[in-house]
Amino acid sequence: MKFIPNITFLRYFFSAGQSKSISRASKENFVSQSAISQAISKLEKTLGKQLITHEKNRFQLTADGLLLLDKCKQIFTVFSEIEDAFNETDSVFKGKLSFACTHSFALSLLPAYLSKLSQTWEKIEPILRFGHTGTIVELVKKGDVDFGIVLDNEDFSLFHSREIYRGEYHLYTAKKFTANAKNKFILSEERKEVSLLKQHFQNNGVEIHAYMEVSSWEVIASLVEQGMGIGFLPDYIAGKRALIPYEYSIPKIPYRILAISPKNRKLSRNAQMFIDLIGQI
DNA sequence: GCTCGGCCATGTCTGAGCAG
DNA sequence: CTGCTCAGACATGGCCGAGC
Repeated sequence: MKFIPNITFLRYFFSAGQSKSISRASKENFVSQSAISQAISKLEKTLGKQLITHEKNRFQLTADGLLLLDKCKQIFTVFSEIEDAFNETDSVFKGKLSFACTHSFALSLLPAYLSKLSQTWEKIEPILRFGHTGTIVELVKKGDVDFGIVLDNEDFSLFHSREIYRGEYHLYTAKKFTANAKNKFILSEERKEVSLLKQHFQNNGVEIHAYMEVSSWEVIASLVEQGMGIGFLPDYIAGKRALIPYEYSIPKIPYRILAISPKNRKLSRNAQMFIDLIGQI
């Protein structure tokens, strides 16, 4: 074989390419920026290809750099599979576990799951990414995370999915309901569950309008706690907050929280373990 | 309100030198 | 010899005050 790669250099390049910064790569790998820069230069020399544009104060991959980044992703996936295989024979779980979820999930349900994880397998190193559903889907597609945690309000048939939690949407008010909150509905953007709610009111001859449209359930819950209105939320958000169900009964509007991963990629052993663990709680 | 220039923080590259 | 740190140079962008 003509090209014998230095695996440390590839690791540095991969790290810089993923984080789009030599500085961040240096912090991730506990070496200086210079070491990362030199490693990339040596890779370029070995390959005879320019991998980054070498502009001052700007990290940018060339077409060859992007190609190598993709190949590195495959290489390091194989490495983690090898690590998985050895850990499996040792009957232990350790190393990285990366996943993406929404802020609302991270603030509501995730702490209990992570607590259980750290108690059970203390050598697991979770890497968390946050964002809206679209961001999570992109991270999962690109292989930047092992799996994503999403609400089932979109079509995820292109992914392998597993239900990890289920609940219902409800209307909530503050424990101390104020007259100020009456008929002031605080809703998220027009999605399936919001349409169903509006449809129900319409069927009963009541037309409701969002007093306020807020694209974050956490923010809706906080506003409702302040007595600013009636919020429509999944029950896991209301959980530990000073909220009570609104007196007006609505039909069941269920939801499911799913762990999604690409169909063409085997879920890492750590990810499989964590999803199983969530299912047990 | 807008522009300009100075200052500072941040990020990258290069070369010298050191340790294993 | 290889891979690292350190120091210095340089580019860029944000902030802020002065001047118009």
